[in-house]
Amino acid sequence: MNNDTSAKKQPPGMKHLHQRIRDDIESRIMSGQWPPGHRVPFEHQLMAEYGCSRMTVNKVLSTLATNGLITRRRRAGSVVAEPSTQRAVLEIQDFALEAARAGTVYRFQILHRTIEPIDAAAAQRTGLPAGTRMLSVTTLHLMDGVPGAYEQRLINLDTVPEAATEHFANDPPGTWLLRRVPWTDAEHVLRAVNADAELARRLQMKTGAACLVLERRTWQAGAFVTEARITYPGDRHHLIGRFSPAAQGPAGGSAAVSP
Amino acid sequence: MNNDTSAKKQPPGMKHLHQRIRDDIESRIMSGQWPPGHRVPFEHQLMAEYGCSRMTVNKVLSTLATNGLITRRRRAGSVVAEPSTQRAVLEIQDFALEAARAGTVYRFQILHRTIEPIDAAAAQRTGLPAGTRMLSVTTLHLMDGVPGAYEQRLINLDTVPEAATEHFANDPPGTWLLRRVPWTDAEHVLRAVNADAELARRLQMKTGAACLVLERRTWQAGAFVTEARITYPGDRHHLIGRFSPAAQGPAGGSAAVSP
DNA sequence: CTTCTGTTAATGTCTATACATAATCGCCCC
DNA sequence: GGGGCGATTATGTATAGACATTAACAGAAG
Repeated sequence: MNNDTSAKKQPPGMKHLHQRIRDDIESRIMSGQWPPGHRVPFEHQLMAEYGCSRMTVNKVLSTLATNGLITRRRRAGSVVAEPSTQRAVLEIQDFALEAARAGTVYRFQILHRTIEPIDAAAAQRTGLPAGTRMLSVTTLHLMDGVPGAYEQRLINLDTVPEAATEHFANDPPGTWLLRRVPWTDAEHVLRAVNADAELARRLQMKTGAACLVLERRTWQAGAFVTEARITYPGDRHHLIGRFSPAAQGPAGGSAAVSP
Repeated sequence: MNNDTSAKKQPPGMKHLHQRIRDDIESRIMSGQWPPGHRVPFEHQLMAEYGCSRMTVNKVLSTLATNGLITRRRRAGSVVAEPSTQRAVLEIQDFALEAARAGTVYRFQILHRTIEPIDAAAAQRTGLPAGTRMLSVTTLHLMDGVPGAYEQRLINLDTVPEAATEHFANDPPGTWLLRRVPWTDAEHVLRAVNADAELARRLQMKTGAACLVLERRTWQAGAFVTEARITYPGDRHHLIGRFSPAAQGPAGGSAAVSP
């Protein structure tokens, strides 16, 4: 235990206590000094070492555990986790925000807008019953007048009935939905495809050119909300993600869609 | 308020108290009942409502804040966060693990292995000084004998000197590195490219076919470790990610590379 | 009306303690 | 030796209180 119980009141030039403990443990793990499988000191050892209460070290170790750096088991204690998988966090931003950050002028065109029953293939992908009425919108996104993405979107009118009368004059469908409809689950699929004639014409590229396709389907408490298939020209856009296993943020990293 | 202050000792048929509070708040946010910008009750209101201590509600709200569902500010209280960006968490798995899960036989071939000074383009990408000695390895990954990925990797021998004598007889370079060298930062770039003649031959596809390219660069406390460029046939592989904003896991979701 | 300042309310961190839970360890008995 | 069983131990959850920090707010001074 600490030599003075009043030591808690003075953070002389440093951050917070739990942060200092966190940094110490993290640096030992990430430097390789504590390899995977290595025993992390018990909570009572750490509270003796840092002269603090168990709640403080418990919070630190719990955070490290939810971040995947250590594995905790009752009675057995904590060990440094195996780095089983690598994670990339892609943050798909709003087109307008992305353009503003890049210093370009954003514009969009609604190419197509219909309300019709879901087709068989989409019903299969989304799990919706045949005959469900969907709003189908095709949007072209332009950065400084140059096509940057081609978006084909289906919106479930059972979940979002107010979309039936929306014509997306001010905001593109993705932004409009994001601001209006919460979602609880999302599924993303990333693929590479060769542009067909229609895509090539819309995105001003040669037929057969490689395109990056991002499909996103979102649900809200089990109810399907929307499916978006966004096609980026392979030569003009790519997705960038950064990740740090020790980051304390919501997803452990940040990322952005970049030209 | 609770009808009985001694209720804390009896979780009759439910989970834990903090989890119940969490679920309540999360469902109100994600159902849209509390839209972005809506005020979340103050901590003392919640402790009155649930008949618990402030530490308990504080932990709940802090967790929701780090997960990005709410924004907290001193004196002003907490509000439901704006859903500014959508996140996709891609979990890039070990090839062998992925194959085992898919029920296929995994095999790999080292096509090329040299040690040479870094070239100008790679020096620019990685920020390494010209002349740094790098191990360059090209690997073909096969699932049931079919090429599934083509990997070009550079390993910094200053950071990983033991790689100089490694010939990857048992494990492919990615797996070998992951088990041996910790990393603290990673950067990912996803692109779509048309296969050139060499790639098409290796991956048994037509020249010009679209390929998904994942580039990953990793650092360890500022020191560059490795760069991997993994090319997947666009028609055979895609990346799948799932994400739930309320998930409590390390990155708020899970994902996998799938055929 | 503006700016400065002191109050105050809400969150952030930490302590000391208590009991619950789970799993390992060692012991006993067969 | 092996199998069951209780004791031990580390973590998981929760409490009640304390002080620090910050920023919104109101009132005073110019």
